[in-house]
Amino acid sequence: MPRPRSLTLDQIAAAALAVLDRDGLDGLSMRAVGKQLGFGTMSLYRYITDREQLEGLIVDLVLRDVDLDLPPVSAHDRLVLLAQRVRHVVREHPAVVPLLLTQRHNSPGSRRWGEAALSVFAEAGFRGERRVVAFRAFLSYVLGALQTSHFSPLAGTGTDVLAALSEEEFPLLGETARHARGVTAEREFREGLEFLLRGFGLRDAD
Amino acid sequence: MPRPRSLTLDQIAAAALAVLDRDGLDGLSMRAVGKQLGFGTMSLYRYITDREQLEGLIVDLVLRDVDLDLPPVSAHDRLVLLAQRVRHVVREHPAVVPLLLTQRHNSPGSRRWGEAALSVFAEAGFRGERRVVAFRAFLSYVLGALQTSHFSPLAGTGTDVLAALSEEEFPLLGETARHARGVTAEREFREGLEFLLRGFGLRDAD
DNA sequence: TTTTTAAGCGTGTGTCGTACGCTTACGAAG
DNA sequence: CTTCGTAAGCGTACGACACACGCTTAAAAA
Repeated sequence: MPRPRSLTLDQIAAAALAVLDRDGLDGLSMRAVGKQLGFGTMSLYRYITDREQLEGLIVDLVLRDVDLDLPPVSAHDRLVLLAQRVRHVVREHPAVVPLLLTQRHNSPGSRRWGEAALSVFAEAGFRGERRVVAFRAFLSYVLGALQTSHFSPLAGTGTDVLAALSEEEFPLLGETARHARGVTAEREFREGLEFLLRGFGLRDAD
Repeated sequence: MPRPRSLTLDQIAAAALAVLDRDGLDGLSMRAVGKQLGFGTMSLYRYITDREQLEGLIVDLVLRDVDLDLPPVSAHDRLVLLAQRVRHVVREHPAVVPLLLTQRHNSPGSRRWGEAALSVFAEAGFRGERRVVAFRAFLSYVLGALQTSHFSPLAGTGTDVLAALSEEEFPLLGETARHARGVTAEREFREGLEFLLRGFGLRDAD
Protein backbone atom coordinates (compact mmCIF):
# COMPACT_ATOMS: atom_id res chain seq x y z
CA MET A 1 0.00 0.00 0.00
CA PRO A 2 2.82 2.49 0.53
CA ARG A 3 5.08 3.88 -2.04
CA PRO A 4 6.89 1.08 -3.88
CA ARG A 5 10.63 0.61 -3.66
CA SER A 6 12.59 1.99 -6.51
CA LEU A 7 15.79 0.02 -6.07
CA THR A 8 16.85 -3.58 -5.60
CA LEU A 9 19.89 -4.86 -3.75
CA ASP A 10 21.26 -6.04 -7.07
CA GLN A 11 21.07 -2.57 -8.56
CA ILE A 12 22.82 -1.15 -5.53
CA ALA A 13 25.52 -3.79 -5.69
CA ALA A 14 25.98 -3.19 -9.41
CA ALA A 15 26.30 0.55 -8.86
CA ALA A 16 28.82 0.01 -6.08
CA LEU A 17 30.82 -2.32 -8.28
CA ALA A 18 30.78 0.27 -11.06
CA VAL A 19 32.16 2.85 -8.66
CA LEU A 20 34.76 0.38 -7.43
CA ASP A 21 35.86 -0.41 -10.98
CA ARG A 22 36.02 3.22 -11.96
CA ASP A 23 37.49 4.87 -8.84
CA GLY A 24 39.04 2.04 -6.89
CA LEU A 25 38.55 1.15 -3.25
CA ASP A 26 39.45 4.67 -2.14
CA GLY A 27 36.70 6.04 -4.35
CA LEU A 28 34.07 3.72 -2.93
CA SER A 29 31.91 5.71 -0.54
CA MET A 30 28.22 5.78 0.29
CA ARG A 31 28.07 9.20 -1.32
CA ALA A 32 29.60 7.93 -4.55
CA VAL A 33 27.25 4.95 -4.74
CA GLY A 34 24.23 7.16 -4.09
CA LYS A 35 25.29 9.52 -6.81
CA GLN A 36 25.96 6.65 -9.21
CA LEU A 37 22.32 5.61 -8.76
CA GLY A 38 20.99 9.12 -9.02
CA PHE A 39 19.88 9.04 -5.40
CA GLY A 40 20.92 10.78 -2.25
CA THR A 41 23.44 9.20 0.07
CA MET A 42 20.98 8.32 2.79
CA SER A 43 18.52 6.62 0.50
CA LEU A 44 20.83 3.61 0.49
CA TYR A 45 20.14 3.07 4.16
CA ARG A 46 16.55 2.17 3.34
CA TYR A 47 17.96 -0.93 1.69
CA ILE A 48 21.11 -1.85 3.55
CA THR A 49 22.16 -1.47 7.15
CA ASP A 50 25.72 -0.27 6.69
CA ARG A 51 28.74 -0.15 4.48
CA GLU A 52 29.82 -3.59 5.61
CA GLN A 53 26.75 -5.11 4.05
CA LEU A 54 27.32 -3.15 0.86
CA GLU A 55 30.78 -4.64 0.57
CA GLY A 56 29.30 -8.08 1.09
CA LEU A 57 26.86 -7.47 -1.75
CA ILE A 58 29.69 -6.45 -4.03
CA VAL A 59 31.69 -9.57 -3.29
CA ASP A 60 28.65 -11.74 -3.78
CA LEU A 61 27.81 -10.08 -7.07
CA VAL A 62 31.30 -10.85 -8.33
CA LEU A 63 31.53 -14.38 -6.96
CA ARG A 64 28.01 -15.25 -7.98
CA ASP A 65 28.86 -15.55 -11.61
CA VAL A 66 31.65 -18.02 -11.18
CA ASP A 67 30.48 -20.98 -13.19
CA LEU A 68 30.27 -24.04 -10.95
CA ASP A 69 29.44 -26.58 -13.61
CA LEU A 70 32.34 -28.95 -13.93
CA PRO A 71 33.08 -31.28 -16.83
CA PRO A 72 33.79 -34.95 -16.07
CA VAL A 73 37.55 -34.55 -15.79
CA SER A 74 39.99 -35.49 -13.03
CA ALA A 75 39.69 -34.02 -9.53
CA HIS A 76 42.97 -32.23 -10.16
CA ASP A 77 41.59 -30.56 -13.25
CA ARG A 78 38.32 -29.64 -11.59
CA LEU A 79 40.11 -27.86 -8.76
CA VAL A 80 42.23 -26.00 -11.29
CA LEU A 81 39.06 -24.93 -13.06
CA LEU A 82 37.39 -23.71 -9.88
CA ALA A 83 40.46 -21.73 -8.88
CA GLN A 84 40.97 -20.25 -12.31
CA ARG A 85 37.36 -19.25 -12.68
CA VAL A 86 37.57 -17.24 -9.48
CA ARG A 87 40.72 -15.66 -10.72
CA HIS A 88 39.18 -14.75 -14.05
CA VAL A 89 36.10 -13.21 -12.49
CA VAL A 90 38.16 -11.23 -10.02
CA ARG A 91 40.53 -10.05 -12.71
CA GLU A 92 37.67 -8.13 -14.27
CA HIS A 93 37.27 -6.25 -10.98
CA PRO A 94 40.71 -6.00 -9.42
CA ALA A 95 39.64 -3.59 -6.72
CA VAL A 96 37.47 -6.21 -5.05
CA VAL A 97 40.52 -8.24 -4.08
CA PRO A 98 40.90 -6.59 -0.66
CA LEU A 99 37.21 -7.20 0.04
CA LEU A 100 37.32 -10.92 -0.70
CA LEU A 101 38.86 -11.91 2.59
CA THR A 102 36.73 -9.73 4.80
CA GLN A 103 33.44 -10.42 3.05
CA ARG A 104 33.85 -14.01 1.97
CA HIS A 105 31.80 -15.38 4.82
CA ASN A 106 28.70 -13.33 4.12
CA SER A 107 28.38 -14.18 0.48
CA PRO A 108 26.14 -17.03 -0.66
CA GLY A 109 28.09 -17.14 -3.91
CA SER A 110 31.24 -17.81 -1.93
CA ARG A 111 29.52 -20.62 -0.05
CA ARG A 112 28.34 -22.24 -3.24
CA TRP A 113 31.87 -22.13 -4.62
CA GLY A 114 33.11 -23.69 -1.38
CA GLU A 115 30.54 -26.44 -1.60
CA ALA A 116 31.63 -27.18 -5.16
CA ALA A 117 35.28 -27.37 -4.16
CA LEU A 118 34.47 -29.59 -1.19
CA SER A 119 32.56 -31.97 -3.39
CA VAL A 120 35.67 -32.43 -5.50
CA PHE A 121 37.76 -33.08 -2.40
CA ALA A 122 35.16 -35.51 -1.09
CA GLU A 123 35.02 -37.39 -4.32
CA ALA A 124 38.80 -37.59 -4.38
CA GLY A 125 38.71 -39.41 -1.06
CA PHE A 126 39.33 -36.60 1.41
CA ARG A 127 37.42 -37.25 4.64
CA GLY A 128 37.04 -35.72 8.07
CA GLU A 129 39.76 -33.44 9.34
CA ARG A 130 41.96 -34.21 6.39
CA ARG A 131 39.34 -32.67 4.15
CA VAL A 132 39.13 -29.63 6.41
CA VAL A 133 42.83 -29.02 6.18
CA ALA A 134 43.08 -29.63 2.44
CA PHE A 135 40.16 -27.33 1.67
CA ARG A 136 41.44 -24.56 3.86
CA ALA A 137 44.90 -24.86 2.32
CA PHE A 138 43.36 -24.60 -1.13
CA LEU A 139 41.38 -21.57 -0.02
CA SER A 140 44.41 -19.96 1.59
CA TYR A 141 46.46 -20.44 -1.54
CA VAL A 142 43.80 -19.07 -3.87
CA LEU A 143 43.07 -16.03 -1.72
CA GLY A 144 46.72 -15.49 -0.88
CA ALA A 145 47.77 -15.66 -4.51
CA LEU A 146 45.08 -13.20 -5.56
CA GLN A 147 46.13 -10.77 -2.85
CA THR A 148 49.83 -11.22 -3.50
CA SER A 149 49.56 -10.63 -7.21
CA HIS A 150 47.26 -7.67 -6.59
CA PHE A 151 49.45 -5.89 -4.06
CA SER A 152 52.82 -6.82 -5.50
CA PRO A 153 52.54 -8.14 -9.03
CA LEU A 154 55.60 -9.81 -10.50
CA ALA A 155 55.41 -7.35 -13.38
CA GLY A 156 55.33 -4.31 -11.12
CA THR A 157 57.62 -1.59 -9.90
CA GLY A 158 58.28 -3.58 -6.74
CA THR A 159 60.05 -6.21 -8.79
CA ASP A 160 62.25 -3.59 -10.40
CA VAL A 161 63.17 -2.26 -6.99
CA LEU A 162 64.08 -5.72 -5.77
CA ALA A 163 66.08 -6.44 -8.89
CA ALA A 164 68.23 -3.40 -8.15
CA LEU A 165 68.79 -4.20 -4.49
CA SER A 166 72.22 -4.40 -2.99
CA GLU A 167 73.94 -7.46 -4.37
CA GLU A 168 75.55 -8.03 -1.04
CA GLU A 169 72.67 -8.01 1.33
CA PHE A 170 70.02 -9.46 -0.97
CA PRO A 171 71.71 -11.45 -3.73
CA LEU A 172 68.93 -14.00 -4.19
CA LEU A 173 66.10 -11.52 -3.98
CA GLY A 174 67.75 -9.55 -6.75
CA GLU A 175 68.45 -12.53 -8.95
CA THR A 176 65.00 -14.00 -8.41
CA ALA A 177 63.33 -10.67 -9.17
CA ARG A 178 65.16 -10.56 -12.48
CA HIS A 179 63.86 -14.00 -13.36
CA ALA A 180 60.39 -12.89 -12.29
CA ARG A 181 60.02 -10.65 -15.30
CA GLY A 182 59.51 -13.67 -17.52
CA VAL A 183 56.62 -15.04 -15.49
CA THR A 184 53.07 -13.93 -16.24
CA ALA A 185 50.45 -13.63 -13.52
CA GLU A 186 48.60 -16.50 -15.18
CA ARG A 187 51.60 -18.83 -15.03
CA GLU A 188 52.45 -17.81 -11.50
CA PHE A 189 48.96 -18.64 -10.30
CA ARG A 190 48.65 -21.83 -12.29
CA GLU A 191 52.03 -23.33 -11.52
CA GLY A 192 51.90 -22.33 -7.87
CA LEU A 193 48.56 -24.08 -7.65
CA GLU A 194 50.10 -27.08 -9.35
CA PHE A 195 52.62 -27.40 -6.52
CA LEU A 196 49.84 -27.47 -3.95
CA LEU A 197 47.71 -29.94 -5.86
CA ARG A 198 50.65 -32.25 -6.29
CA GLY A 199 51.01 -32.09 -2.51
CA PHE A 200 47.44 -33.27 -2.24
CA GLY A 201 48.44 -36.30 -4.20
CA LEU A 202 46.50 -35.12 -7.24
CA ARG A 203 48.34 -35.21 -10.54
CA ASP A 204 46.89 -34.78 -13.96
CA ALA A 205 45.28 -38.17 -13.58
CA ASP A 206 42.36 -38.51 -11.23
CA MET B 1 72.31 23.61 16.40
CA PRO B 2 68.54 23.66 16.61
CA ARG B 3 66.39 21.90 19.09
CA PRO B 4 67.14 18.15 19.16
CA ARG B 5 64.62 15.51 18.21
CA SER B 6 62.83 13.84 21.04
CA LEU B 7 61.55 10.74 19.27
CA THR B 8 62.90 7.96 17.11
CA LEU B 9 61.06 6.03 14.42
CA ASP B 10 61.32 2.96 16.61
CA GLN B 11 59.57 4.65 19.47
CA ILE B 12 56.82 5.78 17.15
CA ALA B 13 56.44 2.32 15.68
CA ALA B 14 56.36 0.79 19.15
CA ALA B 15 53.68 3.22 20.26
CA ALA B 16 51.61 2.53 17.17
CA LEU B 17 51.94 -1.21 17.74
CA ALA B 18 50.83 -0.74 21.35
CA VAL B 19 47.74 1.12 20.16
CA LEU B 20 47.10 -1.57 17.56
CA ASP B 21 47.38 -4.34 20.14
CA ARG B 22 45.15 -2.53 22.59
CA ASP B 23 42.47 -1.03 20.35
CA GLY B 24 42.70 -2.95 17.11
CA LEU B 25 43.02 -1.62 13.60
CA ASP B 26 39.94 0.57 14.03
CA GLY B 27 41.54 2.21 17.03
CA LEU B 28 44.75 2.99 15.19
CA SER B 29 44.73 6.69 14.35
CA MET B 30 47.35 9.39 14.24
CA ARG B 31 45.61 11.02 17.18
CA ALA B 32 45.80 7.83 19.23
CA VAL B 33 49.48 7.27 18.45
CA GLY B 34 50.30 10.86 19.38
CA LYS B 35 48.50 10.52 22.65
CA GLN B 36 50.21 7.19 23.36
CA LEU B 37 53.55 8.99 23.09
CA GLY B 38 52.42 11.98 25.12
CA PHE B 39 52.72 14.22 22.06
CA GLY B 40 50.30 16.10 19.90
CA THR B 41 48.96 14.50 16.77
CA MET B 42 50.87 16.68 14.37
CA SER B 43 54.22 16.10 16.01
CA LEU B 44 54.32 12.73 14.30
CA TYR B 45 54.53 14.44 10.94
CA ARG B 46 58.00 15.76 11.84
CA TYR B 47 59.12 12.14 11.67
CA ILE B 48 56.95 10.40 9.12
CA THR B 49 55.29 11.59 5.96
CA ASP B 50 51.91 9.91 6.30
CA ARG B 51 49.92 7.10 7.81
CA GLU B 52 51.08 4.73 5.11
CA GLN B 53 54.64 5.01 6.33
CA LEU B 54 53.53 4.49 9.91
CA GLU B 55 51.89 1.23 8.93
CA GLY B 56 55.09 0.18 7.19
CA LEU B 57 57.04 0.85 10.35
CA ILE B 58 54.65 -1.28 12.37
CA VAL B 59 54.94 -4.21 9.99
CA ASP B 60 58.70 -3.92 9.97
CA LEU B 61 58.85 -3.77 13.75
CA VAL B 62 56.89 -7.01 13.94
CA LEU B 63 58.69 -8.83 11.13
CA ARG B 64 62.09 -7.65 12.24
CA ASP B 65 62.26 -9.98 15.17
CA VAL B 66 61.61 -13.11 13.22
CA ASP B 67 64.68 -15.18 13.89
CA LEU B 68 66.37 -16.04 10.59
CA ASP B 69 69.05 -18.33 11.97
CA LEU B 70 68.37 -21.81 10.74
CA PRO B 71 69.74 -25.06 12.15
CA PRO B 72 71.36 -27.54 9.76
CA VAL B 73 68.19 -29.50 9.08
CA SER B 74 66.45 -30.42 5.83
CA ALA B 75 65.16 -27.75 3.42
CA HIS B 76 61.67 -28.94 4.22
CA ASP B 77 62.19 -28.36 7.92
CA ARG B 78 63.83 -24.98 7.39
CA LEU B 79 60.87 -23.71 5.37
CA VAL B 80 58.53 -24.94 8.07
CA LEU B 81 60.58 -23.04 10.64
CA LEU B 82 60.55 -19.83 8.63
CA ALA B 83 56.81 -20.02 8.11
CA GLN B 84 56.06 -20.88 11.70
CA ARG B 85 58.25 -18.14 13.06
CA VAL B 86 56.31 -15.57 11.09
CA ARG B 87 53.12 -17.09 12.35
CA HIS B 88 54.29 -16.97 15.94
CA VAL B 89 55.43 -13.39 15.76
CA VAL B 90 52.19 -12.31 14.12
CA ARG B 91 50.10 -14.22 16.62
CA GLU B 92 51.36 -11.88 19.32
CA HIS B 93 49.94 -8.97 17.31
CA PRO B 94 46.89 -10.28 15.47
CA ALA B 95 45.73 -6.86 14.33
CA VAL B 96 48.75 -6.44 12.06
CA VAL B 97 47.52 -9.24 9.81
CA PRO B 98 45.62 -6.91 7.46
CA LEU B 99 48.70 -4.70 7.18
CA LEU B 100 51.07 -7.48 6.18
CA LEU B 101 49.96 -7.65 2.58
CA THR B 102 49.86 -3.93 1.93
CA GLN B 103 53.08 -3.07 3.74
CA ARG B 104 55.19 -6.13 3.04
CA HIS B 105 57.13 -4.46 0.26
CA ASN B 106 58.31 -1.51 2.29
CA SER B 107 59.72 -3.45 5.17
CA PRO B 108 63.40 -4.41 5.29
CA GLY B 109 62.54 -7.13 7.77
CA SER B 110 60.22 -8.67 5.21
CA ARG B 111 62.97 -8.59 2.61
CA ARG B 112 65.42 -10.30 4.90
CA TRP B 113 62.89 -13.04 5.59
CA GLY B 114 62.37 -13.40 1.83
CA GLU B 115 66.09 -13.67 1.26
CA ALA B 116 66.32 -16.39 3.89
CA ALA B 117 63.50 -18.35 2.33
CA LEU B 118 64.99 -17.98 -1.13
CA SER B 119 68.31 -19.29 0.08
CA VAL B 120 66.58 -22.46 1.22
CA PHE B 121 64.88 -22.84 -2.15
CA ALA B 122 68.15 -22.18 -3.92
CA GLU B 123 69.98 -24.74 -1.87
CA ALA B 124 67.22 -27.26 -2.53
CA GLY B 125 67.89 -26.91 -6.24
CA PHE B 126 65.25 -24.42 -7.32
CA ARG B 127 66.58 -22.23 -10.14
CA GLY B 128 65.32 -19.51 -12.44
CA GLU B 129 61.62 -19.18 -13.01
CA ARG B 130 60.90 -22.34 -11.11
CA ARG B 131 62.32 -20.69 -8.02
CA VAL B 132 60.21 -17.60 -8.64
CA VAL B 133 57.04 -19.63 -8.78
CA ALA B 134 57.86 -21.80 -5.79
CA PHE B 135 58.79 -18.86 -3.62
CA ARG B 136 55.70 -16.89 -4.56
CA ALA B 137 53.52 -19.92 -3.90
CA PHE B 138 55.11 -20.30 -0.48
CA LEU B 139 54.54 -16.62 0.20
CA SER B 140 50.96 -16.77 -1.02
CA TYR B 141 50.21 -19.73 1.20
CA VAL B 142 51.77 -18.20 4.30
CA LEU B 143 50.07 -14.85 3.86
CA GLY B 144 46.81 -16.41 2.74
CA ALA B 145 46.72 -18.78 5.69
CA LEU B 146 47.41 -15.97 8.15
CA GLN B 147 44.64 -13.87 6.66
CA THR B 148 42.21 -16.75 6.41
CA SER B 149 42.67 -17.84 9.99
CA HIS B 150 42.47 -14.23 11.13
CA PHE B 151 39.27 -13.33 9.30
CA SER B 152 37.51 -16.67 9.60
CA PRO B 153 39.15 -18.90 12.18
CA LEU B 154 38.08 -22.53 12.24
CA ALA B 155 37.16 -22.07 15.88
CA GLY B 156 34.95 -19.08 15.23
CA THR B 157 31.30 -18.21 14.97
CA GLY B 158 31.52 -18.52 11.18
CA THR B 159 32.16 -22.23 11.54
CA ASP B 160 29.10 -22.63 13.75
CA VAL B 161 26.99 -20.83 11.16
CA LEU B 162 28.27 -23.10 8.42
CA ALA B 163 27.72 -26.20 10.52
CA ALA B 164 24.05 -25.26 10.85
CA LEU B 165 23.50 -24.53 7.17
CA SER B 166 20.77 -26.16 5.20
CA GLU B 167 21.59 -29.82 4.78
CA GLU B 168 20.18 -29.73 1.31
CA GLU B 169 21.97 -26.85 -0.30
CA PHE B 170 25.28 -27.16 1.54
CA PRO B 171 25.71 -30.70 2.82
CA LEU B 172 29.49 -30.80 2.58
CA LEU B 173 30.05 -27.33 3.96
CA GLY B 174 28.02 -28.30 7.00
CA GLU B 175 29.72 -31.63 7.51
CA THR B 176 33.17 -30.19 6.97
CA ALA B 177 32.49 -27.34 9.37
CA ARG B 178 31.57 -29.86 12.04
CA HIS B 179 34.87 -31.65 11.53
CA ALA B 180 36.64 -28.29 11.64
CA ARG B 181 36.02 -27.93 15.35
CA GLY B 182 38.67 -30.52 16.09
CA VAL B 183 41.40 -28.72 14.17
CA THR B 184 43.54 -26.12 15.92
CA ALA B 185 44.91 -23.10 14.10
CA GLU B 186 48.38 -24.51 14.61
CA ARG B 187 47.53 -27.83 12.97
CA GLU B 188 45.65 -26.14 10.14
CA PHE B 189 48.65 -23.97 9.30
CA ARG B 190 51.20 -26.70 9.71
CA GLU B 191 49.43 -29.47 7.82
CA GLY B 192 48.30 -27.13 5.05
CA LEU B 193 51.90 -26.08 4.64
CA GLU B 194 52.90 -29.72 4.57
CA PHE B 195 50.70 -30.26 1.51
CA LEU B 196 52.44 -27.44 -0.32
CA LEU B 197 55.93 -28.55 0.64
CA ARG B 198 55.18 -32.07 -0.48
CA GLY B 199 54.19 -30.55 -3.80
CA PHE B 200 57.61 -28.95 -3.96
CA GLY B 201 59.06 -32.41 -3.73
CA LEU B 202 60.30 -31.76 -0.21
CA ARG B 203 59.47 -34.42 2.35
CA ASP B 204 60.88 -34.71 5.82
CA ALA B 205 64.15 -35.72 4.26
CA ASP B 206 66.17 -33.08 2.49
C1' DT C 1 -10.75 12.68 -2.18
C1' DT C 2 -8.75 11.37 2.02
C1' DT C 3 -5.77 8.59 4.74
C1' DT C 4 -1.73 6.02 5.69
C1' DT C 5 2.64 4.16 5.12
C1' DA C 6 7.21 4.31 4.12
C1' DA C 7 10.57 6.20 0.39
C1' DG C 8 13.84 9.69 -0.25
C1' DC C 9 16.85 12.85 1.63
C1' DG C 10 18.63 17.42 4.19
C1' DT C 11 20.97 18.33 8.13
C1' DG C 12 24.05 17.43 11.76
C1' DT C 13 27.57 14.76 14.65
C1' DG C 14 31.72 12.82 15.56
C1' DT C 15 35.42 10.68 13.34
C1' DC C 16 39.46 10.62 10.21
C1' DG C 17 44.15 12.24 7.74
C1' DT C 18 46.73 16.03 7.26
C1' DA C 19 47.91 21.23 5.45
C1' DC C 20 49.30 25.44 7.40
C1' DG C 21 51.66 28.52 10.23
C1' DC C 22 52.45 29.97 15.06
C1' DT C 23 55.14 29.55 19.31
C1' DT C 24 58.97 28.10 21.62
C1' DA C 25 63.06 25.21 23.03
C1' DC C 26 67.64 25.12 22.32
C1' DG C 27 72.64 24.92 20.38
C1' DA C 28 75.91 28.16 18.44
C1' DA C 29 77.90 32.61 17.77
C1' DG C 30 79.07 37.16 19.49
C1' DC D 1 75.49 36.03 29.07
C1' DT D 2 72.90 37.50 25.46
C1' DT D 3 71.14 37.04 21.03
C1' DC D 4 69.80 34.70 17.00
C1' DG D 5 68.62 31.04 13.62
C1' DT D 6 66.59 26.84 13.13
C1' DA D 7 63.54 23.40 13.47
C1' DA D 8 60.50 20.88 17.09
C1' DG D 9 55.98 20.67 18.78
C1' DC D 10 51.35 21.57 18.11
C1' DG D 11 46.58 24.42 17.75
C1' DT D 12 43.46 25.12 14.41
C1' DA D 13 41.11 24.26 10.31
C1' DC D 14 39.53 21.76 6.11
C1' DG D 15 37.44 18.43 3.51
C1' DA D 16 36.47 13.86 3.53
C1' DC D 17 34.01 9.83 5.80
C1' DA D 18 29.87 6.69 7.89
C1' DC D 19 25.71 7.22 9.61
C1' DA D 20 21.56 9.07 13.28
C1' DC D 21 17.55 11.62 13.14
C1' DG D 22 13.34 13.36 11.57
C1' DC D 23 11.08 16.01 7.87
C1' DT D 24 8.73 16.01 3.36
C1' DT D 25 6.26 13.80 0.02
C1' DA D 26 4.98 10.02 -3.33
C1' DA D 27 1.59 6.88 -4.09
C1' DA D 28 -1.41 2.84 -2.92
C1' DA D 29 -5.74 1.83 -0.33
C1' DA D 30 -10.04 3.45 1.37
